[in-house]
Formats: sequence, structure tokens, C-alpha cells
Amino acid sequence: MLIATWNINGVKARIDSLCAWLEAASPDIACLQEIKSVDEGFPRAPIEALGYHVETFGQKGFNGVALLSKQAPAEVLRGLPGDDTDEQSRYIEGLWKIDGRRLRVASIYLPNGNPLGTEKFDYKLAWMERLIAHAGTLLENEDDLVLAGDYNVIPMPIDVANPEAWLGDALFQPESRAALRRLVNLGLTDAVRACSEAPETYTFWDYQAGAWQKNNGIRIDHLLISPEVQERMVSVGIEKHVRGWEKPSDHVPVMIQLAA
DNA sequence: ATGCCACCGTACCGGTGA
Repeated sequence: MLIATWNINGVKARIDSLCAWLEAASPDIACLQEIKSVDEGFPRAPIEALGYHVETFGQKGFNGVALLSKQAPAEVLRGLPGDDTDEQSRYIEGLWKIDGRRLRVASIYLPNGNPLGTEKFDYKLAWMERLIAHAGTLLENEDDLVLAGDYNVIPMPIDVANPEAWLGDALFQPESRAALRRLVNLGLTDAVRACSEAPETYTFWDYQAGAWQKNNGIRIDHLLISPEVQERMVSVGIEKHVRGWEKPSDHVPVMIQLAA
């Protein structure tokens, strides 16, 4: 069982790369973020032609998340619970029933929160509180749980090439990092860090100022897993080579392999 | 340095991102 997450930065601009990656990596479940498409405009046909079921939660212009899976989910939840007035499409969750197990996977596009001192940062922190509350509810079920996505939070200094450059950024604020720690401390595991303490483990490189060429990256795409999933974890992988493709997303896919 | 680059919409620029 292979589960992946990828902030694709526009599914219509990246559809050929997405199909090439799906064919090569063959994830059982792929979580996408920043599809930047309404549901009706999502290019589902070429993805379905590869044998994938498609569930989307899009919006016009920006944001938007999706779940691609070889097996159709039994249930789908669109939108993060806790605020009926939230109009941004940043959360979609599916439940799969596989070999008698219940597997819940969420595709998360956590708010960026920049600039500091604005309602955008308040929205980020409030959204994180809602995510913590919802994750607590999910963990009570003791299902297999994978919270995957672009968290827009740099957990630790080891997760950024140039920490000083991010001190004034919402992604590296003490409040953002503390909220992520509280989420993890509910009983989740950061799958990538559980498998490797290596520095220069990044998932995002800015398009600007030659960040990719200089390996000036950050690790902000995370797979947070429940104890039931951690027991079955075989390996994780960061698809770094995808950043070197033509017209790449600024993020690369992150994957976890589970036994059976 | 609030730009560098890239996406989207109804578009030849402004909003948004990280």
C-alpha cells in the first residue's frame, strides 16, 4: 500500500507530469493540493484512464484539493469541520475499507498565513486549531489514519536550508510550529522524520532566485500517521527528481509504503 | 529589498502563493 501527497500547483498546468508520475510511482492513494480548479474543470479523464478514481474539492482560481485512488473510497468528507463560514477548499478526507481494515486518508492544504500581523495569519492559526480538534476526533476511532499534505509549516531548523531567511515568515513562526507539535502530540508520527534524521531533506524549492539549483529548500509537506499505520510503515520516499522536470511544481511528491 | 517566478482568471495585469 503506497500513499502519496503532492502539492501540484495547478492540475491543469501539470496534467502531463501528473500522469507520468502516477504511471511511474503507481501510488494506491494520491493526495493532491493546490489543484487551482473547480470540480467541473478538473482533468479527470486522463487520470481515470490510468485506473484511478477521482474525488475533488476545488474552487475557482486557487486552493483546491483532491484524492486519487485505485479503489473508490467508501465515504468522502469535503471541508474541514468546525467553521461553516470557511469558503476555502483546503481539506478532503476519504475512508477506504481494504482487507477488513478501515483506512482514513486526508489531503490537507493548510493556509500559508503570510504576511504576519494580518487576518491571514489569524486564519492559519484558527485553521490549525480546527485541524487539531478534528484529528482528535479521528484518532478516537483507532482507524488507520494518514493526514497528508502541504502543512505550510517548517517543523524544525533542520527542515530549512537557511533558517535565518524564514524567521519573519508565517511558515516558521513559533506559533505555527507549536500548533504543529500539538497536532503531532495527539499521538501522530511525522513519517519522514521517523525514517530519517538526515539534514537537507526538503519537499519545496521556490521558483525564484535559483532556489532549486542551490538546494535552498524547506520541508513543509508532511505525512502524519496514527500508531496503527506506523506499525505497518515500511519506508518513506521524497520524489526529489520530479523537481527537475520541465515546468515543475515547486513541491515534490512525498510517499509512504505500508506493509500489505 | 515585499522583488525574484509561476499559477489562475477573462487577461495583456492583478491576486495569490511561500
